[in-house]
Amino acid sequence: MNPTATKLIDVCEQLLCEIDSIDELTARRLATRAGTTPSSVSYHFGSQEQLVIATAERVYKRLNAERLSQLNAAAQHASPNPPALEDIIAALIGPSVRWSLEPGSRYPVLSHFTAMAQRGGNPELYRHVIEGIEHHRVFMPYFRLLAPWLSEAEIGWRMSCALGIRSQVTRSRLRNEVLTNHTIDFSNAGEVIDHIVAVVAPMFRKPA
Amino acid sequence: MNPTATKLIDVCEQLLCEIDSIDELTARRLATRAGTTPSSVSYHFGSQEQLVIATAERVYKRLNAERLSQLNAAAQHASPNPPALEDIIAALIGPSVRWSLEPGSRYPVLSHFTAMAQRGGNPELYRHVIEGIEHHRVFMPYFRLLAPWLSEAEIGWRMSCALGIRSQVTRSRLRNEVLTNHTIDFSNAGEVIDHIVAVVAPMFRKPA
DNA sequence: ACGGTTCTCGAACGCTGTTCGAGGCTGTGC
DNA sequence: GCACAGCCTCGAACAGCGTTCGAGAACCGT
Repeated sequence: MNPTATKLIDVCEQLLCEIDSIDELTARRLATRAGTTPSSVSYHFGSQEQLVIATAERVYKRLNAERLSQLNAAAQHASPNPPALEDIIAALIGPSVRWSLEPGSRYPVLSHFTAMAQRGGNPELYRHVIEGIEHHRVFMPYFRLLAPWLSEAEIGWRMSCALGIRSQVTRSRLRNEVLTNHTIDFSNAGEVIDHIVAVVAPMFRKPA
Repeated sequence: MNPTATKLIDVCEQLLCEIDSIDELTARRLATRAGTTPSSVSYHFGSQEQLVIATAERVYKRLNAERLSQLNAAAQHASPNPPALEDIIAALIGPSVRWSLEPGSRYPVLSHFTAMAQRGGNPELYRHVIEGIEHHRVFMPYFRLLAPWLSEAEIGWRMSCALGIRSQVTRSRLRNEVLTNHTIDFSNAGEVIDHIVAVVAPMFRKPA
């Protein structure tokens, strides 16, 4: 990969973590900090938007690696028994929650990215990222093992719901605090994860 | 209210429903269609962003009115018994889901609005809308009645989760379809609502 | 050493939201 | 009846944006 292109991704990642609004990310700022010119953004990535996508993709890979590692750790720890349902859920949603709260993490990249994807524009650009990176099929067999009474689609739907709750936490902290009367400390990742697990686990339990 | 300002809100609502990306909403387009000039947007609302907020607020009021009416209908229907848990959940999340799928509805306004709020910028602008309009305290007593073993905060947290799942459906339809192997028809509001109710209800059930 | 590819740069384009001052209305007090 | 505020509208102007384009530099295989 061209060194300028790499440098642009580096700077983009770094800049996305510093800014509050995606509007503060401008081609000229990116270029200046990367020691090049705005036109090189369009040249190497086609558009500024695609540069952000490339940047997010790199971060997603790291996040998914952590998810996977937690899942494997849970599996190995319980072996030869199947891992606990709670641990699988925590592996699925935990890293996002933790990253979103850790000050030094690269999570802001993803939060700006999803905000951008939400803006509309051309969904095709994001399609492969969402389908490729956000698909969490690795988790499926574990859930199937623990909830054999649920079909694959039903499990996928519940995973989707779990991720929706996760997004709600990382996105709308203010509303969460209001609705819970400030009794949950949303800056405490462990506490938040526990609360999510507490509501997601019942979705997988056998109905009476 | 100034007729020009009203007209701008009308046009803004209408335009937000037609466009795919929020970027297509420009002060000049708004002004032209409203028969005025871009500067009047800043004059009457302070900024284009605040015009969108005012517009969203108006739509939110209608949405919440529908929620309330469904809640009351459920309560009246079951009277003197307490309404069914499923009906309360459906009243909470149903109108959003239904609006998001109905072609003629004003839901795109809200989806663009939340996308904008997500962008960062100045959260203070959105605070009062989110706290004021999105708080759903009306639902609280009903849930308390049906799940007295849960504290008020625990119920608020579960409502928050339900709304998160709702957002997931209205926002990331693509990912939902992939994760559920296209077995759920996400264009069928009734079906989607049923699926949401199926996962949310267990959150309120008494633990074994 | 040459020819072609890859890359970099700066100027330019058309667009954006917002600001500002000049002017037009309207209503009130004298 | 007139003058003065107040509110409103408009057009020009401004700084900034992402992207395009052509000229040239740098590199590399032949």
